[in-house]
Amino acid sequence: MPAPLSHPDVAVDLVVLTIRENQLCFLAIERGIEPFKGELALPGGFVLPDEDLHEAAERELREETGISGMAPFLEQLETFGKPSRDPRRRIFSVAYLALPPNAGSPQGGSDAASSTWLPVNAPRNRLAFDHETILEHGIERARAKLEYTPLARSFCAEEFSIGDLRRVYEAVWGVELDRANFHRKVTTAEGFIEPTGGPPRNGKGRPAQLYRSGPEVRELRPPLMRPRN
Amino acid sequence: MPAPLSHPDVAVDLVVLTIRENQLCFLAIERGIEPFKGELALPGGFVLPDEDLHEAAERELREETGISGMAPFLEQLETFGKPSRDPRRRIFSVAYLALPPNAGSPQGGSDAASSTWLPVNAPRNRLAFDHETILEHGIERARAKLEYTPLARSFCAEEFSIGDLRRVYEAVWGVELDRANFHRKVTTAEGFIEPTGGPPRNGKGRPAQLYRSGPEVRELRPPLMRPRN
DNA sequence: ACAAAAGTGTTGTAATTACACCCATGC
DNA sequence: GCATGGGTGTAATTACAACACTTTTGT
Repeated sequence: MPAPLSHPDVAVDLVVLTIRENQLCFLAIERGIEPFKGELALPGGFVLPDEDLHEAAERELREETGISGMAPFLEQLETFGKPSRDPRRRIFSVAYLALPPNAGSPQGGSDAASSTWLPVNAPRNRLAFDHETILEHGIERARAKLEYTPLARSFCAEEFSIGDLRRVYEAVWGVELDRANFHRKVTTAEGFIEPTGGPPRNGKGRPAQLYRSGPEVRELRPPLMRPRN
Repeated sequence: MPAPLSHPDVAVDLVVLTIRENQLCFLAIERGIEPFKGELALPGGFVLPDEDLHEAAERELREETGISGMAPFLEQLETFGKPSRDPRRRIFSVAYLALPPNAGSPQGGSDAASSTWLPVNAPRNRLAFDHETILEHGIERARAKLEYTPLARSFCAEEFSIGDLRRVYEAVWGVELDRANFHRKVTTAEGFIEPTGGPPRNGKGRPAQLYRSGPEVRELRPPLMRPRN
């Protein structure tokens, strides 16, 4: 095992997703410093000497979004290490996917000139570095995990209607789903959601029964597959 | 973005899987140097200054197994970065899953006192560092990918019978599958396998028709789910 | 002939779809 | 009343598991 010839840095970059106005959105920052000053990028930063990767991702998420209390969904995506990916020097980036609960307006972080939610489908300039690739990976991971895990709950508030949950699936997958069949599937999947027992929520149309997350389950069984054709 | 206070190293570690005598096996090395000298570990090594992560994984695989010609299946698993995971200093490990084609006897590498294939289910001492965790992740990834990707082909030789393919599934999942239904499923899944057209292969029992990998497909449709209960 | 493995047919059940229909509210 | 979204019923289709059965070889 030859010793390495130089010492790189390791950063975490975050794909933070949420639903706003029935659209899947990601958190982008406008870079306040060179390189790529003024361009759009994903939030992120260096891993500190005594931090685990997951801790670093949590800290960056807190700094960029102001989220503090509840534990958000946070999962490692993939690590990027092309020598030329950062023009300054060799920096490895460990990408994370984050789904903040009840995501509100993000806060400006220390290095972020500003941060905003952008719909993933809206036209825009390419992101800095290789962040366009990282974002695509994050979106695809979220889409895939909706199928066979209870991930969709993480996009919702603590209490939600089945309609809310359906609109999450529709926004993330970009499809329309049959209301009736969706209702049966999610109420049948064991441990996915459970009724609050509280009063229904009024709005347009018939009031909706409210649900919360069911007991801890990794796998959604049976899975909820997205339409393939 | 504060600058990091110290510079870590980045290594790749490999979960190399193959089937030997109908058993799922992984490649282990006996460490020739401290720390953990004499103990079992996964093959791996540092990423060199001008290497991409994938290139480093390919190089380590070549050095440890002697594989050179064909491109093996090689996919990034996950990155581990707990500050205490290496007693020497801070080392990030990017884990890869590798499935060498026609895996033969591995070659001893430069730092490896010896390397051997060990059945994943046989009792043995714990692996050094956090490699036990990495191995578990690799095995679980392989098991999951058999379901919805054509990964199983990567465990087979260039030409294989449907029985060969079934024994791959059985070894990796640790279950018995119905021969009849398996045959139908894999021949129905579009693009998975195609007949060679050549003569059947003799052995015990009725000669088996031979197949090779079908056209490039990412997804197996319909998927081949493992039994859940 | 027999064992062994490949491969096909059949049948009952479960899952999925598509869509009709009723329910409870706001306006 | 009407629009809107929530929720249930149902029939046709499709997928799936279980297992009986036939085929083709080696011994």
